Amino acid sequence: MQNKSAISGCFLVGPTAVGKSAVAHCIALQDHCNILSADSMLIYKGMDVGTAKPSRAEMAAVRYYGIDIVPPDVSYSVWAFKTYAYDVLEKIHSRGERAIIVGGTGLYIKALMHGLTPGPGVDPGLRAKWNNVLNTQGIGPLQEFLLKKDPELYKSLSDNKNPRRLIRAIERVEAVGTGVKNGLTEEWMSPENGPVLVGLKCSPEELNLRIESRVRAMYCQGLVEEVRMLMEQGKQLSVTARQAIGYAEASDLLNGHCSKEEAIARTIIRTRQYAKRQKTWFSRQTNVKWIDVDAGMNTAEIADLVKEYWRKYEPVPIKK
RNA sequence: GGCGGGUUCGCAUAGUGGCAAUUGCGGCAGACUGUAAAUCUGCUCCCUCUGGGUUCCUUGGUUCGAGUCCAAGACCCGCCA
Repeated sequence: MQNKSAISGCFLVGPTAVGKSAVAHCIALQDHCNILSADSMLIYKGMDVGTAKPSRAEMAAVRYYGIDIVPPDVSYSVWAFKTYAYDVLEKIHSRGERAIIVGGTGLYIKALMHGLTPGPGVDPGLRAKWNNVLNTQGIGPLQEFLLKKDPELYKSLSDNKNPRRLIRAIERVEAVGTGVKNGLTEEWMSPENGPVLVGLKCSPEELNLRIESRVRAMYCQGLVEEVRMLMEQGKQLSVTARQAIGYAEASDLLNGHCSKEEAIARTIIRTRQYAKRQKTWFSRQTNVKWIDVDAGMNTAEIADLVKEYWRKYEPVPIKK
């Protein structure tokens, strides 16, 4: 039996398109590390170009985890990720090896750092029912229902105008009854006192340029063909997989609903907005030491800096 | 050259004579424990900001009052030449 508290990892975080993956790969090669991706879209098989998945050559050179773990018609969740990731890290640890955890999905990262409060899983019937209520009658009935059923929980919601959260809260109440708190419990650490993550960042102008050229590159690398293939497989993308930026836009293009330039423009905008949210999340929810990669540093130089920071701060403990 | 349509706060749109002016997008900031590349919130003309100042192509007019009505001009778009 492993000593669970001993499991830890080196984190590399940051907004999309700053170059996290390349740096992580570089370090993994140098130091023979495993890479665990903490990215909610890299988990889907067959969604490669649009998610900027590591290449086959890269995946042959370094042991990657968290990639291609479910087919794209299956829905996924933080809980599933946390469970999977903990197993992976335990395995790596038992081999006496190190893991680099790279990713932009803040919630996944946080789930590894803080654990997740156990709770009921997704109840598709319940979600369908309440989504239907939402679509026909608006958000009012959801708020009223929860307020009546569990006023404490309703008040504890940081955002009671968010249908997604309301439905999740209702789902919880229906499954385990009242009195269950939403959000973090005992083990919560404030971001300032929490463990240090290393992050890559750059100026908004530079990031916008990188995003734009990245999206254009995806179109050159065959994003549209990839989406066509996914469509031709007959199975629909799962609720979670179809949220991937770029895929809805490319399928609009395939269906003749927009031009290629429109699809590209829309994809760039959505990616930019996503990067902004990531920036907000990491700076507010976690304690990040940022490395500014603006000034034309190459991957190896950035890798050295990242490793220096990892040495300087303690590795981040992983919570079960 | 003739006839018609249009010009509104970055873009697109709404606007019965009482409007700092609708909505969408974008932008900025923020929230966040089972859909998170999602979802949601606030702000988005200017200022010395529980108030004040300038706005709706331009100029002039009607009116207590004009983005809204009238006249002329500028530019754009259709159709006929």
